[in-house]
Amino acid sequence: MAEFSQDFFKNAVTVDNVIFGFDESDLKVLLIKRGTEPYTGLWALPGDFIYADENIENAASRILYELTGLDNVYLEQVRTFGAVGRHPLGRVLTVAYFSLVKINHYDVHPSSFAQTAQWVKLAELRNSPLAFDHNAILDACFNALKQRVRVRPIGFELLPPKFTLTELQHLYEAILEADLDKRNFRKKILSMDFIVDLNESQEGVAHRPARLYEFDKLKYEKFVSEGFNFEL
Amino acid sequence: MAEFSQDFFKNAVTVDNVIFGFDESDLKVLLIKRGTEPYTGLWALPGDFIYADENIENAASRILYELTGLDNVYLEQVRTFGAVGRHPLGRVLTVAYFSLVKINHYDVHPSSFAQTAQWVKLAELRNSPLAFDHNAILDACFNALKQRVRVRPIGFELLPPKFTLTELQHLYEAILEADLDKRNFRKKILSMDFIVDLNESQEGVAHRPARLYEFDKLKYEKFVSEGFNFEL
DNA sequence: CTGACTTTGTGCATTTTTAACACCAAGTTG
DNA sequence: CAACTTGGTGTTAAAAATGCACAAAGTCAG
Repeated sequence: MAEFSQDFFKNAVTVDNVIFGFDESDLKVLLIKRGTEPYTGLWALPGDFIYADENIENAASRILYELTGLDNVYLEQVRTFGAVGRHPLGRVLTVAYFSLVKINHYDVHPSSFAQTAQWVKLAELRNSPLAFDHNAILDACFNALKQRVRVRPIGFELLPPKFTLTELQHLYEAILEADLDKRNFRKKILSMDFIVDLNESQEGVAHRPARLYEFDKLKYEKFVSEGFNFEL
Repeated sequence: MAEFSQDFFKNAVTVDNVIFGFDESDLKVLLIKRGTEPYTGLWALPGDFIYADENIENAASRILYELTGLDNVYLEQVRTFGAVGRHPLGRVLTVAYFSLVKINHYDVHPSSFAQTAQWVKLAELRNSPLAFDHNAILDACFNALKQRVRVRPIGFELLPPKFTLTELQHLYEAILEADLDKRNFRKKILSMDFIVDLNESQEGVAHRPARLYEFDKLKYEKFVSEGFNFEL
């Protein structure tokens, strides 16, 4: 093994954040158009260098906050990418995070890194190349989300405070990439006993309005921290 | 966001490797007694700096190889720890891996980093402090293993080529920290159809000898790559 | 104001999976 | 050969998952 030496203190570390949102039955990701070299003009995941006095998770929420103004957001580390040639300007490792936001609440603040930011449907990204190894990072994060959602009820982070069961079902269908049976889905969700019927209805829809629900915050947080089986 | 700058290229990155083995119904971890500052004399996870021209996973297998002489070992990245103060000599982030080895096959090669290496029972580590934040890393890796084992049949990496069903059960009990029903366990394992009855028996035991089994390598690898539900 | 349209909301029967449980068999030892 | 230790086996009851079809609530257009 190598001796401890100053020679090792030559790496840059960034955080890249896959910010998921859900809108009209589609999962979307917030991307930026790069405004600096390298890969200028290409779509990329929002990210930044980690500052010398900054914890990793902190960097991740800072990126999110600077871009969207959102705070207190669900955030999870996925893994670190560090292939030797992945950044043309030196050895740059990146720690990948994903976050889940309510898509209506964002408000994009462009910066030196980001000329433009835009929500892009996940489905549309399958075959379009992103900057760096961001396609691989996106894949890893989407898979992590898919796994997570089976065991923690975090999907809810993507929905507005009041939602219909059909919206919830569409969300799960988008994440799991599978069709779910309406009756079985409702039975299961309601039996889990952390969503509350508000006795309100949708308005302004051209059909029978659906009932609105919200989460029981306490029970929800218990399940988030303890975990439970959420197979659908 | 910050401008790109050479100031960011000042981090060291290490890999720490939680090497799991299984022996006599106990899960064990291969630890080293540190031979250099900081934390000289304390037990620690084997780890090293990542070289400038080296991929992360490569560093992880190099560490394993240098310590044990083992090659081609199951290795999985867990996550990266980088709290600002975690290393007294500067900003050092560490990427945590775990690996699964057959405990008989190792042969420890001490080095400048490791005066001594030793297999320690996981149970004994609950309350003994390791160097750096290695207790937290160990916890994260053990949890990752616990999760993984429910969805991939990787537990087998820890067993010798020929094994009894009781050994296999004890292994799963150690990883899941739960007691399993003997009959249900056997039914389930055998129905999965990737272990083969060798029609041989244990020898030299002072009781009814157990049958020996091995893996069907092809089916096993299919399940490792595709994943499947391995709930026990 | 009524008929057509769209989406909501609900129950039951069947199959599958899981969980609980106890005793005889095989070999070793003194 | 009796005592000891661990190995090996099947059934049943309960719970969970699956599959499936139709009436109800509201909007809209003529």
